[in-house]
Amino acid sequence: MTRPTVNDIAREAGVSLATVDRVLNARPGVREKTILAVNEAISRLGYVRDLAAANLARSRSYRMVALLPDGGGQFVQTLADALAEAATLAAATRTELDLRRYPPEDMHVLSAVLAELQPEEVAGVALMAPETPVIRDAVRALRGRGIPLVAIGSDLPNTGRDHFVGIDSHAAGRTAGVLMGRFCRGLTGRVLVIADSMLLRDSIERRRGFDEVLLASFPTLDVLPTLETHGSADTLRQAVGACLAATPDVVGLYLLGSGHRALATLLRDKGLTGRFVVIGHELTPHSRSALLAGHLDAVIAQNPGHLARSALRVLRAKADRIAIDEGQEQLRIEVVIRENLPGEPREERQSDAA
Amino acid sequence: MTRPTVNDIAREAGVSLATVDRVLNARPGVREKTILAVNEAISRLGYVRDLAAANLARSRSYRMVALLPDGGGQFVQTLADALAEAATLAAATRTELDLRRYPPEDMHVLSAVLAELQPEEVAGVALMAPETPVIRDAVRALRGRGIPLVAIGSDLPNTGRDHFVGIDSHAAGRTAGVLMGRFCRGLTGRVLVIADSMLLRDSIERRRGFDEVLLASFPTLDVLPTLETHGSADTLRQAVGACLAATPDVVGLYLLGSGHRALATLLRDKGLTGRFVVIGHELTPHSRSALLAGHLDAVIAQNPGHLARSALRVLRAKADRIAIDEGQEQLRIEVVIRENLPGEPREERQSDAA
DNA sequence: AAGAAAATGAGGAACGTACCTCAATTTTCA
DNA sequence: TGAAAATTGAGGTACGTTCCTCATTTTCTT
Repeated sequence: MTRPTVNDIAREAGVSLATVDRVLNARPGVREKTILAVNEAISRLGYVRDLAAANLARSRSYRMVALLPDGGGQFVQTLADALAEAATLAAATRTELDLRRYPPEDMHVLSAVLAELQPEEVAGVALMAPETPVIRDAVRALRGRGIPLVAIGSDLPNTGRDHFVGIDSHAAGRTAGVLMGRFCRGLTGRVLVIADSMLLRDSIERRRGFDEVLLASFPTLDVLPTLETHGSADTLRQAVGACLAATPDVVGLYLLGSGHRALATLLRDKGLTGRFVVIGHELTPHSRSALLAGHLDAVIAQNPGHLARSALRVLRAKADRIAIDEGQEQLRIEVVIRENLPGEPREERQSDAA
Repeated sequence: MTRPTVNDIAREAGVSLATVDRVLNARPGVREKTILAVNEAISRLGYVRDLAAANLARSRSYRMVALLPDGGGQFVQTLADALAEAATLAAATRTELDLRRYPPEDMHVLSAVLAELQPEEVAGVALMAPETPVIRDAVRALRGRGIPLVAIGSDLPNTGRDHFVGIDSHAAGRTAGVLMGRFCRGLTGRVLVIADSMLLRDSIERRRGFDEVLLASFPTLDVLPTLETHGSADTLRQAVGACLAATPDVVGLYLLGSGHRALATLLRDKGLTGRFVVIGHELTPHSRSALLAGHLDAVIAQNPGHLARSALRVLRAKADRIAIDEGQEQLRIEVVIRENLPGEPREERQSDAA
């Protein structure tokens, strides 16, 4: 009737508790034959290890470290908030998160931070960083010391990171491309692409996906070279203003990175709202209000809450050397327009139980 | 250094462990003053109750019941699968799920099932059902007995259900409307709407949202009366075929409910693929392949995996009389096109730890 | 067949919390 | 002031696991 325990397995398999434990925890000193017998008993009884009890007994606590760039646009801040919130919840399962920021201008600082982390103190690391050689080496060294690392938001494919939590930038760019193409149905003209910097791998991949789709499926649209803003609102205003003045047949704007607020202001001030199809990335307070105000038609986004929770879950699983639930960790490329904009969480009566 | 425990609270507050326990679990027989002292110690130490240990000690197990209609299209099946999978994972936290189907033609059967559930045996119920008077009464009675109930997929707003896990159908319909309108940019013509039955509240609300948007923002599009298929592929073929023959200027098709496979077949057989903008609801194997084959342009969906996990989490929280994490339980209205179609979960090396 | 090596059993302590009983202390109030 | 009532303390057992140690049994080697 009740759930089977390790003792039930022992009885069912005709072995002692100690042996069951050895099998369950892959400890050495058990014959192949006995392992088989125990595993059979396990599946016969439908035993599922009680993780709560297991973790309690291990009295493990998991100290995770998250490293995000300082500054770096509103999305990073949103993600930091999401991580902090996820950490609050994770506290109930003895997982704590040390959320740190690093100066984005000097990767050696980050590298030094990574080099200091020791496996006795840190159970896992979530890292959002560009893949430079310095970082690549630091990550490899970290993993060499046995500390699991997940890349978050932006992948680090050539570092042997244990997992990537985030969406495929190339597919995200393709999605943006299709929406741009379809929203511009029947139009002929140019599409202006605005990026922070084309040195970031995400920007490059998004742009590549976007171009692919427009080239293949929407021949009446012509994509202009990327305008780089380097994160400056002024640069964006000037460059985009100049480009629009010089190019009369612009029909669409594609914002690869941050700059939603600056672009929205520009459009509003020049009375251009609704004149172009505007598509951007990531849902932040700025892009949200741009959507609501009609300065922006669609946003391709990933859910920061999912990102944060997934990162923590994966790190725990890696620390426990447990398989992860692929389905649950698969992040979706979200398409957000004004109509399906997620609201602020609804209010709900709270129980006052402790 | 390490996490504070109940013993630390006792020491810090200068009381015994028993008293701390009484306060923590709201047991009677403690003076107001003492309660205050203990709570102060708790916040001073930043104590967080170890839920794992707590549940272990309580040796509570949660038996949840999920009730879905039998038959009822591919989405219901997908949801059932997702629930079963979520249940497997939830087993690790002593939550088991009894997944049942009921005959959709007679609500009295479902009502009788609900009437039999006793609070000693069932910790919570997840229900997907239309809101008929019979069901309304049964749900009220169930909650009267103290069993939490969440509506899943389709809301039961007038029953006092504890929570609704799913998306807002009206907003989903609006989203479909905007996509239809924008994908048909520059076109003038009619939009054909196909539903299983207009008696279901979801269909009604989707249709209402869809109409609202087209009427307000896309005046060149004209929405035709709903064709009802009653779940039959043949009816769909005939009715849609007839309507297309009789109406030359159809530019869009909107599939409110199930029938993706039948519609895709029809379009393929008649060589009409790509001729209309086609928008539907819910991501199932059929709608997925229709998207891939180009018979379908976009799907408005909710993630069945999230739905299932959220339902189980909320039920557990309700059973524990714990507040739920609104952010995490907020389901998104997803827009799926071919470009952002989630892949089958990637393969990943699995650890062989049990 | 003897000795070495490997496998298994028996038992116990611990993890942090819940929940119980009974005794000791403090407070209340007639 | 004294008895009753309320509050608090002390200590134990339990939950299902992990991870020890040490003794015993089985299997392998030569």
